[in-house]
Amino acid sequence: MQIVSEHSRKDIHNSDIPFVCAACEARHGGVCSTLTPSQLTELSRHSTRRRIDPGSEMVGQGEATNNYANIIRGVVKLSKMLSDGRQQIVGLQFAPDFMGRPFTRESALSAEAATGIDICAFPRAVVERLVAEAPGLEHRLHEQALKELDEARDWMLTLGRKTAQEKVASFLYLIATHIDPEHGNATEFDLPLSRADIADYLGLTIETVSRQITKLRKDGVIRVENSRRVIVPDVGRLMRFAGMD
Amino acid sequence: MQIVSEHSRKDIHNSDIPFVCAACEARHGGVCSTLTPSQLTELSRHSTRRRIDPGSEMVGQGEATNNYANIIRGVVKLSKMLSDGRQQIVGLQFAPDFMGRPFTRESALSAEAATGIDICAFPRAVVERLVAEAPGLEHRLHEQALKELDEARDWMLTLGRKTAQEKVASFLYLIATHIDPEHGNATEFDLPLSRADIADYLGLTIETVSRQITKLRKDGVIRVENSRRVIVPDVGRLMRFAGMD
DNA sequence: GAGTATACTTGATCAAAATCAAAGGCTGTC
DNA sequence: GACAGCCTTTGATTTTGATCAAGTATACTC
Repeated sequence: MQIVSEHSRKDIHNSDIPFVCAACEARHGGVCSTLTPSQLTELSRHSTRRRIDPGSEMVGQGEATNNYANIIRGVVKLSKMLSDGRQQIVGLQFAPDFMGRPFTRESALSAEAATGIDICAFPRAVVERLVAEAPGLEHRLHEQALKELDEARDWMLTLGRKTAQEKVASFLYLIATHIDPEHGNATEFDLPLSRADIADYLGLTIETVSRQITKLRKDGVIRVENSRRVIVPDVGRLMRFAGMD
Repeated sequence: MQIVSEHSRKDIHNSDIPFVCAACEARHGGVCSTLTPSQLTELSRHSTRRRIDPGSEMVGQGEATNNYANIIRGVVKLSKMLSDGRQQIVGLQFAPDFMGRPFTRESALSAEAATGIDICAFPRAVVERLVAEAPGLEHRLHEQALKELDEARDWMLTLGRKTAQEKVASFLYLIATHIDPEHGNATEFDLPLSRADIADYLGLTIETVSRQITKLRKDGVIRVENSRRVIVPDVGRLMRFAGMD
């Protein structure tokens, strides 16, 4: 079914596209969209598909980064830690985001699979060579960096100035608007993060997160099927609870 | 003295450089450093030097952005506001940083002069034309975006997980390491922000900021000459109070 | 199906920072 | 030099969210 929809696209001849890329969800939204078929072939020759289990660490804070990757499926959390163990999640990446910090050898943060994920990983050297010869690729990476910067700054407002209630509502709103890129805002979804992760993303404790979810449920802003599954009857109302209007 | 030091540089012939650029502090660290003399001439023909008073707004949240700028002198604060007036400063920009969010018409944040500042402003259209013809310029802007992203994520850890004490110490450390790009870490400096601004940067109230500064003074971590001037006898000790080790 | 982790929720108490309130200090003007 | 206006500090009290402590639910193992 993916293949069929590919064939309807006019911009690129499918016969030139590497087989693994043809069915790839990330090829249009992701960084690969700017590459010519021959560049795509070059990249795919060195790329490796990988499935990663929830909770497993992909890169550690301070480790060397030898790979870039496109997220094909799932959610990745980026986090930072203080020496005493306090942790803050500084970003979530959803498919089909690009992962990796260009132009630096060492990661300033740790990346961990929040859910089960599929990635398409590329060696650093190949990406850097393609960047040098394809200016469109650097532009695409630049756009991704700016998007992440905007998101980080939005979240700073949440972290610094919102109440616990508004923080939790903001998180639920973020998930509702990002979890399912196909359809617009999902009104029903599975949370990709545990309560502990949500707490680390919001600068709260698990107890406070739990209490605020309960409160939102009692106020009728959300329904909770089980601890992971959430239903939002009125997204506008959730937004107002998130302090966004 | 600036002119003399220019003459010692070998990479570019000064005779080709526009007069206003030759004495410009921002030309080496700033975005202009990647331009050829002729591109620099082109840019400088459309650039305007401006002096802006402390506290005056340069771009408002949601306003159209028609200019980019290099900060020649001073500190600019970038902030976001909730509809009820709560405010969060999401970034500080020091000379010779580049200002402006490429590839978007409307600003998602407001920029205000924290101190008196001098800028060199360029119309959006000129920068975009140069970006298209000089790939080095986009690379430079990309690097600046990545730097700001790293800084934003560092600050998210501060906002989400540090105590008031650590937040204030982190702020003082940030200023000590950024205010004077010439020398390394300044051990004595004027705060570029009022207590109200510091509070908005740290997600605290002015009273809490004031109390924590008093406490750091009583603990001998800093000396305070007047409300703006701060002396740091031991930067390492300040770092430890900031939770960085 | 009992037993055991693990994740989540709920309750009671505590502490850090916010809020409310007042008093200094510094700058500028007349 | 007195007064006004703003910024900053300090004090008293309250509130929010953290911490401490059970208890419940869910999934996984044997």
